[in-house]
Amino acid sequence: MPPLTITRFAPSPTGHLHIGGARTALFCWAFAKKNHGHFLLRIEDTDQARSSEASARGIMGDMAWLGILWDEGPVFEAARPDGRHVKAGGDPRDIGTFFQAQRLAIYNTYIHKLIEIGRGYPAFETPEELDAKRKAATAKKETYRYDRAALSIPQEERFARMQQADRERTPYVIRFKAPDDAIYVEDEVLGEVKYAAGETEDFVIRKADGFPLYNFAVVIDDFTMGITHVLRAQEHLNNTPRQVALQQALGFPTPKYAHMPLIQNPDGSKMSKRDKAKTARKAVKDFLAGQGQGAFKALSPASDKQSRTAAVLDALREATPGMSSIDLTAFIEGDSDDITTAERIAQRFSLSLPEIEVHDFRKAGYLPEVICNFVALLGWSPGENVEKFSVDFLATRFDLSRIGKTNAKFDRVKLLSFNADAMAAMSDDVFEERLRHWADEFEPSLTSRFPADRFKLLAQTVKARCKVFSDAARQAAFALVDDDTYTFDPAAVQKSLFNTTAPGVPSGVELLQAFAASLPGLDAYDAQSVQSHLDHVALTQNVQVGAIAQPLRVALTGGTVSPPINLVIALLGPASTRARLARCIEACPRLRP
RNA sequence: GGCCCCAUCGUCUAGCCUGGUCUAGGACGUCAGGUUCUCAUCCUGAAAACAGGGGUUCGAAUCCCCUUGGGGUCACCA
Repeated sequence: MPPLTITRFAPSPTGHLHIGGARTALFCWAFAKKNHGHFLLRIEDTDQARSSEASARGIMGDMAWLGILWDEGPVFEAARPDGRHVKAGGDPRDIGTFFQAQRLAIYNTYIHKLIEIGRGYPAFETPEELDAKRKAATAKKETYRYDRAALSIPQEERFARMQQADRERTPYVIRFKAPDDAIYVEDEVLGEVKYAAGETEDFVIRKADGFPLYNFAVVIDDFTMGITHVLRAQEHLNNTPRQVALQQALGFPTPKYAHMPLIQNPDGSKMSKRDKAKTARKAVKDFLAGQGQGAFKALSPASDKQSRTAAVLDALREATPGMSSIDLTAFIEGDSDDITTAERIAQRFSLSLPEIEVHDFRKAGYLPEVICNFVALLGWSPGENVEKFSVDFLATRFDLSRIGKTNAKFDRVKLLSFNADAMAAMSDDVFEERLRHWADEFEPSLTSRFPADRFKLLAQTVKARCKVFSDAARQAAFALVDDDTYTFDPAAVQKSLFNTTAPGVPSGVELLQAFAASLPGLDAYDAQSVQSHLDHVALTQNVQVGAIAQPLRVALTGGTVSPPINLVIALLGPASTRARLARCIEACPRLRP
């Protein structure tokens, strides 16, 4: 029997799950499923300063949300958007722990082994010394590689110093003595990649704080966890020779490697959460330069730069509590890329920041199955002109041979189109349920304003126009304000209410009055009944329904854009519809420009 | 800069391995029409690519080389 296929996804818990990480996890999962193996989740938390348990939980939550569940790894339970309760993780093969920070004893065993066989050695340079050497090399336009200074110390003395350092608890690192020959990496996607002798330096495998470094910990864990296939992004390709060298020194088998193309921004740059800061900063700067839009304009219509700057700074200070003006200035000037600041600014000025992490897409109201589908297309294709598929399809069809080699740019417009299609294909009931689920988490105003039966109507009203769930709040904005607080758009009023009409054709205002007068005849406020009523009124007024819809739209929502007017009326219900009509008709003379 | 990877419409890609069936297919976007009470949909149609140069071959998007371009990576991060 062939060994069980084991793939792994090994994030470091230093933030949210990146969209690229989601693709890696998805492919690892799909490959394991396809081969009836196990997908394992390992938490690489050896960087004590940056790792956090909250991040680990967040990453697992995002994976569960996407439907990428691990067979082995930390135990995790969650509710999925479709209402299913799911469980992931476990330790069927008795691995012990999936958190690297808890595996130090294992790493140390192999560190000692490497030292014994002469492939590991202590080095005593300080980070500052190394940094200076590196800088000096760069200044001379030379490539810096560790000069093996510690190796030139006589062996006796070297170990004596190490023991002394252990006793006195002075810091030192352990380095791996790289092989003298070329290293060949056999990659399932890229083929054979050769790294010439001497290219690989004696890299550090254990830090002064006693924690292992990435390349070493990975090799030990991949071996002790029985990983058979390593699927990861191409940015790791240059780590592979180091890992292979380590495996060879330790006598470990080398797993199959498959390096996937990178996912990039539309401009070809790396997709990074710093892009959020860049976007927020650009919006602020544009405004200060006099090209601002939207929410900024409302803030300070003044044309001189000084008062604009003052207004923006005031608003920013207010939006970012606890932040000093200096920090704020640093952010705007680009000296700081603090994401929280960017998000606060975005919220205050209704900017939309680029989605980078899975959580961003979640919040924006994308469907997890669409994210999986779309992301799978970045670097993989089933061929035969198929591009819409489920994760179950992936689990039966995914294969390494169809992974591409070229980097892919992340096209949000296409993603949006995919999501809109998927939402349109949902039944009304499913859409309602999932919108409710999303709103509970990200837009509670929707569920609090529209309890139970009315929420159904809300979902019905916005469904056709929702590309993502967050569109729902925008689409239903007219119903989220009180009857006497929305404002009438003067241009719309002029155009729809006081349009000049041919003799004998009623004006917008007259149609409004006629409709208002007819309301007692409308007994049920559902889409169907309202539509029939509208048809009826149009008939008696001898106009097309369109002629009456637009004045109604202006009267009931204040503007010219809204869901179909019958749905607007149904959602508003009898009281609001009457109140709003009355308000508009009463205000009409004054509204006339 | 050293090392490594890559190269088909604006974008994601099919085709490449196993040269001819490719006047290069699909999708998103764009443009032009049409449907619709606004918007969004929806329908029909169109424009749009083998980076350049050398080979090999009867024949190259497909194989080889060079150039150019893009990307990754060079930590006591992962």
